[in-house]
Amino acid sequence: MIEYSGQPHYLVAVDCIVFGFDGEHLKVLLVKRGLEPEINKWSLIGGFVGPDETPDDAANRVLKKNTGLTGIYLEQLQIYGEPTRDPIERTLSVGYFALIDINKYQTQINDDFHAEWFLINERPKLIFDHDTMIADARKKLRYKAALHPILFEMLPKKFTIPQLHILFEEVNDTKIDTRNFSRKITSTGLLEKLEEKDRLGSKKGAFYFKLDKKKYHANFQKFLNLLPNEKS
Amino acid sequence: MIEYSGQPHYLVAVDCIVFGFDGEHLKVLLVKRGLEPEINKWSLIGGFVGPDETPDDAANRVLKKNTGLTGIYLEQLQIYGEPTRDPIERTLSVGYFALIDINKYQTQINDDFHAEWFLINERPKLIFDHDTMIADARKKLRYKAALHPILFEMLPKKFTIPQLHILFEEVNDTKIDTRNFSRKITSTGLLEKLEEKDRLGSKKGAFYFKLDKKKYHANFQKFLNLLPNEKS
DNA sequence: CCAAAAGTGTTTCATTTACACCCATGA
DNA sequence: TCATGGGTGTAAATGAAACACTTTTGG
Repeated sequence: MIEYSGQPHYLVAVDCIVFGFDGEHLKVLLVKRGLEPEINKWSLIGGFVGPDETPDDAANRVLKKNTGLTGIYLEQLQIYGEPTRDPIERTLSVGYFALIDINKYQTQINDDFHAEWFLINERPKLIFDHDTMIADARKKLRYKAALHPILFEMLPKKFTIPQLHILFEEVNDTKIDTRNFSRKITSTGLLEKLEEKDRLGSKKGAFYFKLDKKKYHANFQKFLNLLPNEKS
Repeated sequence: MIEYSGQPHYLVAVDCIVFGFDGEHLKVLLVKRGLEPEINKWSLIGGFVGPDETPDDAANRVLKKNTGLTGIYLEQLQIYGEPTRDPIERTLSVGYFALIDINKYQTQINDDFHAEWFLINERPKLIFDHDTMIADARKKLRYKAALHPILFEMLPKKFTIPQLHILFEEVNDTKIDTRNFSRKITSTGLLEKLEEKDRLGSKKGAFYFKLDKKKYHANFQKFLNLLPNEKS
């Protein structure tokens, strides 16, 4: 029988950076690690890739297990392969970032799986290279969000432009003119204005919008220009 | 001793899609596979990840071995992890795409390592999922080339705007107005005009330019708009 | 002198920015 | 009525696209 004799074998894992938005701040979902080493320390949601699944499958599986959610927006970040990144045994990890609506399944998340949301800038120190992963994920989130309408994935079905505006500012850590922002967003043609207004945020109230899913998916690869251009 | 008992271990490989440009067409570098299975079939340049190297290290190593070149532009594409993608044994492969100046080391490539350049659209059928990898790499190359000046990596130190123009058309499989193109490229401020002209391509001759490396690296993350916008 | 490619000029149109100002409403 | 955020109007600046036209030079 043919074999790749003598080649080394490694463990392969996935780790997911799960982003959420509470209406004010960007958050990340962390879990208390359940196995040695570093048991009970905070870490990203992850797990080993099983024999009959792809890394994508594994990421979806661990996400479902830890959040109860399926069909989450999930994107491969990169592979993390430093030989000594896991002190016990060489493990390569495929990093993913996921965007979810934090309101949607908050109960399940916290009660069933001992996961917890942290403000992105006030999180505990994480195991291994997970802090690097989060930094990389934030960078990629910014990059993609400037060109593609992915941030909608973090909002509820009904949302207002001011909510979206705060989210954009939060992700990009910058101030954006509200007036131009609302025009830019609506001019993408991806939003459907609803009758209803949100009256909690202000006296005047802000109209709710929902995503036009068809146009969203059809235009996903197009380059949008969702951020103000830097002046040099 | 602590261990991740019972978790499966896999082989981990890298595969590189190496792009080059011969002045007219986009090409890809392939090698005749030297081990079973599928020995002597054409495949991407690849190899297993060694115990003391990261996947990035491994990619650079196999590139050096097969091209003689170091310092090649290299970017991680994604992981390929279908359980049965390698019929002998489960192997996950990290895909990379590389951009090189085809003129630079053509001799070494062909004589020392039995690698060969193929027109991207007239290549032999490749082993495993390597055709999928090439398709993905082309897509990503287009995406990045529309926003960042990476195509310069495929040209010699001195190049003309018409050469660059052909390369852009080739990569994007589209016609681009030469007049607007040259203005767009020069307006990035990344090019330095040289005294010398290339007189081979035309009677009038086209000025050579070279990259301003400092500005190139400083502006690499900025979003440029290097392609004409589609009209809808 | 002519053909052919390089590259500049110019007009038109679209997008982006900056910011004045109006709107709606709860307290 | 007034403070507060939501949202529209608008003018100026910038950028992109279309395309006429000039330049250069080998044959």
